[in-house]
Amino acid sequence: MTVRSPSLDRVDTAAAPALGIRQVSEETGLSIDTLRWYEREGLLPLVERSTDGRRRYPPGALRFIRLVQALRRTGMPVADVRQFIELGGGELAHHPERMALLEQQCAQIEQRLVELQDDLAVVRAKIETYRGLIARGLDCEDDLPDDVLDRVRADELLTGTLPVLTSPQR
Amino acid sequence: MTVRSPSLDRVDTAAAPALGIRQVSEETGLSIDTLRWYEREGLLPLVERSTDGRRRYPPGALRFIRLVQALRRTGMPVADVRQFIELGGGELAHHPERMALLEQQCAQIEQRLVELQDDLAVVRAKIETYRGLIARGLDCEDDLPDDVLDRVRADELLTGTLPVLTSPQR
DNA sequence: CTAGGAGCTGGAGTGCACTCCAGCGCAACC
DNA sequence: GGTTGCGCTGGAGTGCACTCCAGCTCCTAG
Repeated sequence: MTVRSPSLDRVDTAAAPALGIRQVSEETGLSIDTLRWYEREGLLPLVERSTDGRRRYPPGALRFIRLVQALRRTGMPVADVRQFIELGGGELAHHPERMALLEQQCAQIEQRLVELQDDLAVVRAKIETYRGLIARGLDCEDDLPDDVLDRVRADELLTGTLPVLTSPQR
Repeated sequence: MTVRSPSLDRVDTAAAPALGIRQVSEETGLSIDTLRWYEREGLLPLVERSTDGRRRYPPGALRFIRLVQALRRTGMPVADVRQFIELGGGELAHHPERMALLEQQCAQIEQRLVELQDDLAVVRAKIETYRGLIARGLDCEDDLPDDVLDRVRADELLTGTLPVLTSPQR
């Protein structure tokens, strides 16, 4: 749409679009209600108003929303996002503090990533178990003793052979 | 505590521990209340009772709880976990259906992993932005035009030099 | 035999993050 | 100049996943 000549070095801010709430909602996937609610909650400081009182979102606001979304999606509570934002409204003095908060969040995300991968492994293992049970026509393994269960998994995964298992009791 | 001789091949189920609710809570990190609530909600079908009515968790129940935890942590709602469990109570005929559900969940987890990594990148980028701003003593970039902002990031990351930027207006 | 502690039940309460709604204003179109 | 559409506000409502609680039972130790 708006093609900006690369020769422009001194940029006029007015050239930037400044979207309405509906567009922002579509762009970000946040509902209109959520956008309004975030603003009331102090999560979106850069939103402006047009003459008739409607919200306008300049590009900086949109960028900020993306950050807020990243923080929210990665598990930071709304209250903590607000706290991050309230740190001195963008003054240089608070940058290190803000950075520290973000780095803390990074650590949490990394932890979450590991956990997710572990959980994925658990679910995949269960799928393999079902595959093994189906292959040899067993019902459910949940009440089989550990060692038999282990063999169901190990055999299937390692050897590919299907030894006949006698289900112990029941 | 309970040492099991490795010579035992035919395992008697009685030899397995069967924990009390407190131990399970400590093992899994789920609160006692949550364990009881999950059971009421039908998420824990393998829990037994001792003569005096207290819950006993045989090893199979504990394994099952781990699966439920994996599903819950990866975003499956309680209602969906129940649905998964209610599929014919462990009969062979429903294994393919259960597998399909788990495979669907796997796909969701993978998607979530990608999203998390993206969000991590967003937060890391913001940290880099702060680093750049601090290095050249600027306040907040949120109302700078796009291209200046881009330069703040790109300069810092690619060249390591710090060109003097004139903050346009404000 | 009594006191303390753990566990049980059904039901009420909580916290979070939205989501919905009534009633209003502005602006454009017919 | 009405009506249609979009947006605004403050406040109430919702859904989910727990979490707490009162009042009970059972077992064990003293």
